Amino acid sequence: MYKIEFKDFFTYSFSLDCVIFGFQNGKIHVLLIKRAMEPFKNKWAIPGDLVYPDEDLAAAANRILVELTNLSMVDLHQAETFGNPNRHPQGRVITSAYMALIRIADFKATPASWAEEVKWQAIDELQELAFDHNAIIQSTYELLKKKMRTEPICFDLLPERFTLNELQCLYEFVYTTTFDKANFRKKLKHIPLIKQTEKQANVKHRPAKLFSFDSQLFQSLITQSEYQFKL
Amino acid sequence: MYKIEFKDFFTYSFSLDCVIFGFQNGKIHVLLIKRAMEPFKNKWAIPGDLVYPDEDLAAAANRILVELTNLSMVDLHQAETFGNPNRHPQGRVITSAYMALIRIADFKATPASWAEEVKWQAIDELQELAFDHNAIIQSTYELLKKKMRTEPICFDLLPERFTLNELQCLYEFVYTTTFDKANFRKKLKHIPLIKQTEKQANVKHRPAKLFSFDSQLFQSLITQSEYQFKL
DNA sequence: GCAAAAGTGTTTGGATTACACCCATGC
DNA sequence: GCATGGGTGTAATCCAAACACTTTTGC
Repeated sequence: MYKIEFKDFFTYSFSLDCVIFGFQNGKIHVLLIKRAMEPFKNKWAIPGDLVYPDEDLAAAANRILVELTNLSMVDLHQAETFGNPNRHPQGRVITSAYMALIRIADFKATPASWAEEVKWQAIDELQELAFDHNAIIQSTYELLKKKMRTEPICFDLLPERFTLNELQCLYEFVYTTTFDKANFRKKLKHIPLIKQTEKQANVKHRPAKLFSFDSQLFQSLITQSEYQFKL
Repeated sequence: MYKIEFKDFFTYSFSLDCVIFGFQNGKIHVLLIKRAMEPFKNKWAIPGDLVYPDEDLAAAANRILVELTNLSMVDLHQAETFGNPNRHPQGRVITSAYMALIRIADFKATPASWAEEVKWQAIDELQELAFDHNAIIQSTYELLKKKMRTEPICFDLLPERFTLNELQCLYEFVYTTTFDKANFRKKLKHIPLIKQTEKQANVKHRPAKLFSFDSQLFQSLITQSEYQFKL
């Protein structure tokens, strides 16, 4: 019935690749590691590795990220799966991308295992990476852009307390456009933000008020009404 | 470095499962097959099978669908990937869902290979299926619902020529709500539709005008302006 | 004429846009 | 005072919801 024997279907491998986004200096960045191992030794890549045969995908994504970069407690979500038969030089390896958005300043990524170095690279300044990792990042970034319109994931990228201008700059970078300040703030009227008492410090202009996202209120809004986040 | 030998990572298998949606009798339906093969022999399932080790994913999804149901030339798109270690009783099989939307009347699904029967089942009347196929359908249906808001995929489900009421009924079923007829049609003002000269026939009330989707105009709209489909 | 569904117009209130203006801080 | 960004108000316009109304067909 099959063109090959049933047992010969069990000759794949399966990996996960973690696309970790952060926001700094006005740009979305991606976490990269330098491979200390063949194939693509000394090339930059996104952190990823093979999944153990008895391991669940979500758990494996977390393990792999910890092992290579010491980033733990990161909220990973599945993105696209890549299965070109030639994408891995050592055999048939299908890979699923997992994505996370983190506050760069709140985490300390350090190289471990076969990761020799770790760095944050601006999404618009990526060099050529190992495997098909450029395509993986591209596809996952498209997903990020889509999600940012309808889900409050922007707050995972900004510091816990942020200014409204920082929020606007993030959206302007992602959508490569500019917004009218007054109108952008009117849209924020519908979004549950907590105004902090403190203000920005050490700026040579009027200090901005700081805000934080009210995720509790957000949760009750979406469960109790047909509230829809939109920006 | 690894807890197992490198070669022991090549003990997985990988499958694809096709979630084919259609629309009839006012309801979204899913194409199911009856398995003539262990495991889950005689159980209903979505069409799916193992991917050959040298086969590309998109091509494999099409091949599998043809082999089991004789449906060819179907436009399949990747959805979620499922990798619970215990989801398949015969080994570690990771699977990616592929989804398609078709006009039921334009295709003739017939069982082949180890598919014993084929049927269209209403999405809200699904029985218990083989493997984790209920979860796969659920997740893929959520994706369909999301996509229908911003992409003109509804026209893949409706007949080539449809009435505006049929379109409205489709959206009302998917969003489990009702719309005001006049207001729904105002929203359609922005969507490139071609008014046909013929009308509905054999109805015992005023016959409705028939429309078709102008995909050419749609293509030029999205490339030339920043047009966004929305319904 | 009547039932049934097709098809359209009007009003109203809320959101979006463009744009102008004032405010607080460092130097 | 002035440069720099923070922060807000207004008017015009567009859009969406609610609702009422007219039209065309079969019987």
